[in-house]
Amino acid sequence: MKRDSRLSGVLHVLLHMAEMNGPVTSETMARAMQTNPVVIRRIMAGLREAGLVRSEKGHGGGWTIGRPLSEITLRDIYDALGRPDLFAIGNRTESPGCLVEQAVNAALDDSLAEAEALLIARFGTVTLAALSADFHARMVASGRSVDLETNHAPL
Amino acid sequence: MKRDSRLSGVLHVLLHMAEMNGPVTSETMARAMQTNPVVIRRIMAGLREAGLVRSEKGHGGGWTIGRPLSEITLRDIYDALGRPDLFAIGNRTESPGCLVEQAVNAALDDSLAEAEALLIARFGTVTLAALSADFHARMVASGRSVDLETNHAPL
DNA sequence: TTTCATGTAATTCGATATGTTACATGATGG
DNA sequence: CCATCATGTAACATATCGAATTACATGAAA
Repeated sequence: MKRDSRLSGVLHVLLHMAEMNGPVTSETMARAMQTNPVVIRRIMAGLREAGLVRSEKGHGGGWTIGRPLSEITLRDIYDALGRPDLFAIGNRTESPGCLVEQAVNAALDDSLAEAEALLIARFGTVTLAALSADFHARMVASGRSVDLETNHAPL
Repeated sequence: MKRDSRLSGVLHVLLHMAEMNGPVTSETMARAMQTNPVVIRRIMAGLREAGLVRSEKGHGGGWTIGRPLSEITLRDIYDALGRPDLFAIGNRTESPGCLVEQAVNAALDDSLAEAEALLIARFGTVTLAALSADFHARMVASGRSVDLETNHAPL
């Protein structure tokens, strides 16, 4: 199964946006993430609808963060992405007639639901501000400067 | 992302085996599961190596469970399957040079590791005997009889 | 020695996350 | 105005991976 990396990707984008002054274009972000601008717009679309970011067209346009980093949690972002499936394992048949399979599904669903609740609750406790702080701590530790060029392809 | 249903599948197979007297062939199980015998053998291979089941070739051959149901947990089976990935979400890049992405990965990995530990611990508490008991309870509740034909395609 | 069953490699199929192309919409600046 | 820049999106291409299938080898029992 191929893993969904949109959450990871969007976090990366948002933290970079937080380091910039003005709006950042999809084009710029795509180059930094080594992907396609359309991919960026696609993963940002949900966030825009959720009010987490804003986008402007035309000259000087691009994306900006819509709220303080301390008021955006991983859970907000996960929700904005449409709550993608968390698990790579699942039931063979979702509504089986077989009672054996029903028992199996019930046991598995129980365990997965518990793990999912834990994970989502944990997402709710992690803010972008915390991630940003961790990033800055890593930067100090590494002695690097705050610019995209250092870590990504030149813009 | 397509979900890995081997755990679900193998549990289904094992509980059906538990209802049978003698060995069950891959052919029979495949028909009951509406899949291919090779798929059955493939998912059973790891369990055989782990000693959870035995297989016999030739006339009267097939698969049998190697230990009391009360001594096999979901965790044993999960391990025997080779501990497949549990999560459908993951990092965009596994060893990023970008410090932002490192911070993102660290946060995500932390949360996922915690959820994984919970899930695996929980798997360790669920035995096949418990699943079998649940199945029998469901059967009593539904008034059905114990045979594959009732719930699956006729053998 | 025929038949039945597992063991396994190799290949195909199908689903889906991601990447790409193409074009429409709207904002800004001359 | 209108040329340019940027987002918005649909449509299509590609890559990956779980599952299914095919083919054939091995070994046990009648």
